Amino acid sequence: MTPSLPETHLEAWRRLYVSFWRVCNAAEAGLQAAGRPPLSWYDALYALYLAPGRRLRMSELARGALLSKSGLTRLVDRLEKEKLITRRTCPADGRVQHIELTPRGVGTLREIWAVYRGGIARQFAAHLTETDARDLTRILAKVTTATDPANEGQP
Amino acid sequence: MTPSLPETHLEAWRRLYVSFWRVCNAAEAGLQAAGRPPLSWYDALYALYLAPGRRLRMSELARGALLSKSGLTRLVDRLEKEKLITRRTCPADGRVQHIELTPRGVGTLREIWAVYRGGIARQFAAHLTETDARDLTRILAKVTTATDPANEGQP
DNA sequence: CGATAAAAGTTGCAAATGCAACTAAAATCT
DNA sequence: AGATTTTAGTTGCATTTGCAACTTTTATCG
Repeated sequence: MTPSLPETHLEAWRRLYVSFWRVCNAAEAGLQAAGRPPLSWYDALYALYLAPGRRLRMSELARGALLSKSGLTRLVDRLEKEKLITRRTCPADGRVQHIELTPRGVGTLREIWAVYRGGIARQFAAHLTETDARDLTRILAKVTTATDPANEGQP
Repeated sequence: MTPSLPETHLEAWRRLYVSFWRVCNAAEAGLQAAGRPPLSWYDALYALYLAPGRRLRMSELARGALLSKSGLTRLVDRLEKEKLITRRTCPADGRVQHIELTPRGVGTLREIWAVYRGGIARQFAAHLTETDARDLTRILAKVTTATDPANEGQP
């Protein structure tokens, strides 16, 4: 079947699409200008930062990530080379890798955030009221919840 | 100065960020599974489709694009190789290239859209009411308008 | 228990992307 | 008109990314 897609919804998607790219491009440009790593590093480091023990397995990291499995392996390679994370084989299951954020990684996370934050503030937040922001969150939460891979199959 | 970024606004950005990736990943996967070209082709072809005479210069195409100058050159190379567009030097200004959508390009655009549309409908639109969609559009229009490169300098 | 299947990551290879340097054409400035 | 600057795109090179095939370790089945 062809799912229905009313014009109102399509227009909303277009706006979201463009908003996303404008903010991200500005943020990436800012990071580059400041000599900081790209957003992909932020996403991974931040996911680790939020995790209990600041540690996740590759597969858990991949959940929230925007990369393929192999892409994540390579990203973690780079983070490890910079000593922002450590990578240890799980003693209980030899297939699993434990990725843990280092103090240095936390520092880099903060450095990236200092720049990224500015991009979000200027390109995005500056144009929205408190009510706008709350409405956006409420509406988009429906999308993120419904499409959360954690809720497989039965919603 | 450090621009302010209230938690409400930050949360809205996070939701937008995740929503975007969920829908795009699903759409790209769908396109790949259907043996169709990626979204980047759609964006370029659609921009041409909307243009008067279905024709734009590289620089105009780059405006709405999510690519660097060089990235766009390469994308257009591929589209040209597939005969989805034609590329002609402007007779009036030898620096300028006119990129024009071919009928074949329109066909491919429709093929991509048939799949992309399904992704948007299922991953995004299905979870939103009419009111949600209208609110999203209204709110995000503030962002897209304010950050439109066409409105340089003075907003 | 031994064979088979499944899961977790990694690697080879090809495609895509960005930055910086470059070419070519037009506009500007004496 | 000739030299300089600006504009529009393209190309070289290095980085990033994804898919598919592979390795290793654990789980499952007869």
